Amino acid sequence: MITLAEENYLKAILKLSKNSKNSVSTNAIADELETKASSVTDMIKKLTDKHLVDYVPYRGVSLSKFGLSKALEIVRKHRLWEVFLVTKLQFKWDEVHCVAEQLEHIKSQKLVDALDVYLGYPKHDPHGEPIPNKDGKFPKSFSKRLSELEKGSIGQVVGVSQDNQSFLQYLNSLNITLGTSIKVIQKIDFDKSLEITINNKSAHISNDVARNILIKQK
Amino acid sequence: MITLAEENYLKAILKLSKNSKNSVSTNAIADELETKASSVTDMIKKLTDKHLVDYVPYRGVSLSKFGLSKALEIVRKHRLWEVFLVTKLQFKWDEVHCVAEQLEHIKSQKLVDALDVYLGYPKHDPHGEPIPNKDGKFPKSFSKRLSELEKGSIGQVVGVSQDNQSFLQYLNSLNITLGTSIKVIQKIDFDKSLEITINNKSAHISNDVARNILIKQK
DNA sequence: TTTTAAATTTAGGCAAATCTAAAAATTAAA
DNA sequence: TTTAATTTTTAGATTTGCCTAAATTTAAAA
Repeated sequence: MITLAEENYLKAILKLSKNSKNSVSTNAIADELETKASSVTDMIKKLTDKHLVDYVPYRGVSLSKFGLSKALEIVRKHRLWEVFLVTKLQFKWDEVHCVAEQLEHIKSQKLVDALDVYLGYPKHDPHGEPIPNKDGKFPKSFSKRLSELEKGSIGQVVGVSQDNQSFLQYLNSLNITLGTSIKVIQKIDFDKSLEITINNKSAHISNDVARNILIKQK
Repeated sequence: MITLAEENYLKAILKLSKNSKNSVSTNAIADELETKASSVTDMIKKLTDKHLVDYVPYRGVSLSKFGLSKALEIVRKHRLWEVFLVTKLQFKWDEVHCVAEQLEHIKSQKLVDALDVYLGYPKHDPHGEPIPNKDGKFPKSFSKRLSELEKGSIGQVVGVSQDNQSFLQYLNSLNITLGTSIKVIQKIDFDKSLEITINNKSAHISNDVARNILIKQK
């Protein structure tokens, strides 16, 4: 049995290994989970004993094949529940995270499967993040980041690659939501910020923001 | 914050105080939760510190007003989730308990409210048990127990007052489910067992079983 | 009413998950 | 390449929730 705390560590390691590709440092995990490095070392040992991670002291950890599949199961559950909350219970996309954070730990294969069927096998969560299937495979994605669009081109928002509260609230304030059409008017060279129009209203957003908006072009 | 373990104790105390009305003994709680009396004593002290129960050493505990309202919230969540699982995810009524047992601990008022709306404010769970409303009030019930029916009378099954796996499976094997019409043919005096007919097929059930089947008469 | 049995509580411990402070290992800088 | 700074690990505590075994209290029986 994998405990709740262990599941959260697996998720954190998965998230961090996407950015850095290779193995993940103790401090990075401590930051991610807002805990102390010593606590992380303790837990890594437990995860190692359970063959969920590969660990070389002082060198960092990475998910084992088994650990990866467990982590992907949690991500799958998290994102399916987010879809449920938004499409069935009318939650706003920036309200779902903390509830899904709890629901993702419910243990019942039958429940996940039934939820998937009920929701119509969704491929993406309300933030546009892909939902891994039963086997941990991700759907192919055709989106690019808003920051990668050429000057003058137009696309629809299909997601975000960051889902913290304040970011999503900022997007709401700009009237950017799923499906919103955005045109790139100008790309500012020195800070990589963007002049854009959203429903014919112009706005200026930082690269930091543009980088986290996923766009699909016609 | 009420912990998961504490919530389970509150539930157990609520359940037991329904049978015995008055305060609940340490041993009864230990049996219900399959733990040891000493563990129960420990936990009761914590619940007392949090003003969730009233406790007189050696004399038993009862829920405080606050504890009762918390316990009813959990029951409400449990039963709403059961309705969700059966009506939306096509679970069988004898498969829902252990998943609902997990879901009932999800903390989000918004979630419970939205679920209630989504399910159409159900008054009873799939076992016929009443669902308390937001304020902890139960809907009025017009059902009686099968064991209370007169010889010769007929009624429809509207619920059960016990929901353990083996009981529900036994009912399934008798073809007794919600809505099933049952006629009392004979009441055996010495053991209070019943001769009944279910869809014109006769069966013999113990008082123990009959007592837990809820019936509504035309 | 005294003795015995049953129920309950206390005492002392354990595992999980966390913490602080100190020690050890690694990396970066002089 | 030695020293300094940073990262990581170890050692020792703490809290929660549970345990066993022993002591205490209450209830039942003789």
